[in-house]
Amino acid sequence: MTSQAEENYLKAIFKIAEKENKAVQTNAVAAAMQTTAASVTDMLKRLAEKNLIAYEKYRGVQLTDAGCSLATDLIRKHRLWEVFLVEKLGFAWDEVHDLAEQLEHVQGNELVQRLDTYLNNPRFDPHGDPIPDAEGRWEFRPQTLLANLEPGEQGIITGVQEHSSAFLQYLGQVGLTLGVSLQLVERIDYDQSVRVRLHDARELTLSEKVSKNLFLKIENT
Amino acid sequence: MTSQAEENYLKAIFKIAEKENKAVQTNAVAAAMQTTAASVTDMLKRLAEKNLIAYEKYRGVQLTDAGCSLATDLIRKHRLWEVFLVEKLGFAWDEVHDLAEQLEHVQGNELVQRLDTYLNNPRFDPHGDPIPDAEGRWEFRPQTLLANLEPGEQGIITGVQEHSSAFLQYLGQVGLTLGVSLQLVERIDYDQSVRVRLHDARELTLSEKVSKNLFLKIENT
DNA sequence: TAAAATTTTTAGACCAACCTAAAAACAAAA
DNA sequence: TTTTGTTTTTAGGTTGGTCTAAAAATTTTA
Repeated sequence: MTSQAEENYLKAIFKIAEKENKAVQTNAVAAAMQTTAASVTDMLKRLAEKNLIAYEKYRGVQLTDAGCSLATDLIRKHRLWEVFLVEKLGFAWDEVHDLAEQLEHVQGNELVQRLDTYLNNPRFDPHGDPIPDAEGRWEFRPQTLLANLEPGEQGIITGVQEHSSAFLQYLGQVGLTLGVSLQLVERIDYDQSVRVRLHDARELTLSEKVSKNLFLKIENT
Repeated sequence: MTSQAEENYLKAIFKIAEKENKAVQTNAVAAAMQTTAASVTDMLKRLAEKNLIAYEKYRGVQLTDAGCSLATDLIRKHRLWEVFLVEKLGFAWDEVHDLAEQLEHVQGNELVQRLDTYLNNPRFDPHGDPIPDAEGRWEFRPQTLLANLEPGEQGIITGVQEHSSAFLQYLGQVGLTLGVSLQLVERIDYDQSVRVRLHDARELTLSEKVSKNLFLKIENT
């Protein structure tokens, strides 16, 4: 059995490992968990004891197969609950993270399976992030940051890099949600901001920061 | 903030107080929580510290208004989740208790409110138990134990006294679920078992134990 | 390669939630 | 009213998860 605290650590380690391609450092985990390095070391010992991570003093940490599959399952649950909260209960995409963070710890395979079926086996969550299937397999999509589009290129929004409530709310306010199609009109040299044209011909100016946090699937025109 | 352990104690105290009409004893709580009297005393001190219970040494315990409303809210959440699990995810009524026990601890008023709306503000859970509204108000229904019916009297099943999985499964197997209408044919003097006739004219013999755990709303014929 | 800076671990403490064993309070019976 | 029995509390200990402060290992810089 794994506690909620243990589960949260596993998920944090998984997410860091996903980005940086090396053993995960104690401090990185501490930052992610908003706690101290000492607490992390403590927990790492417990997780190693349970064979959920491979841990060598001062050498960082890696998930074992068991730990990885546990983390994957947590992410699966988190994202399925997010779909539920948005699709069924009508929450906005910036309101569901904390609730899903709690719901993902509810134990019961049958529950996840039934929830998945109930939601029609969604493959992506409300932020465009992929939902692993029951066997832990991920579906990948080719997607590009808006920042990397060439003028004239067109795409539809498939996801966000940053998940902050502030960013998501901003996007919602200017009408940018998953599935919206847009074309890059031009990039301003001075500050790397971009002008984009929406489907309804409306034009928007987006900062470099925004353009570096918005994923699109490029469409051939 | 209240921990899950604290919440479980509050709920246990509430449920005992509901039955026995006096201050709740330490041992009763210990039995309900499947723990020792010493652990209960420990927890009672903490709950008293937080003004969730009125506690006097050796004199038993009572919920304060704050504690009572917290317990009521927990029961509300528990039962709403049970409705969700049965109505939306297709679980059987004997499978949902443990899952609801976990789900009830998820924090978030907005969530409960939306769940309630999504389920069409149900007033009873899958076992026929009432669901308090957002203000903690209970709806009561007149209902009688099958054991107290007179021969010839007829009623529809509105609830169960016992919630054990064994009992619920048995009822399901013989076709007795909420809303089923039945008539008491006769009561056997020897062992107080009862013969009942269902709507489809099928007859069933039920033990005294069953008849003392099944609630009906009496119908005028 | 030695000194400085950073990262990580240990040491020692705390709190919540549990436990067992023993003591204290209360209730019932002789 | 004293004894007996039950209930409850206290005392002291354990575990998980956290903390601060200090020590140790590693990495970077000079």
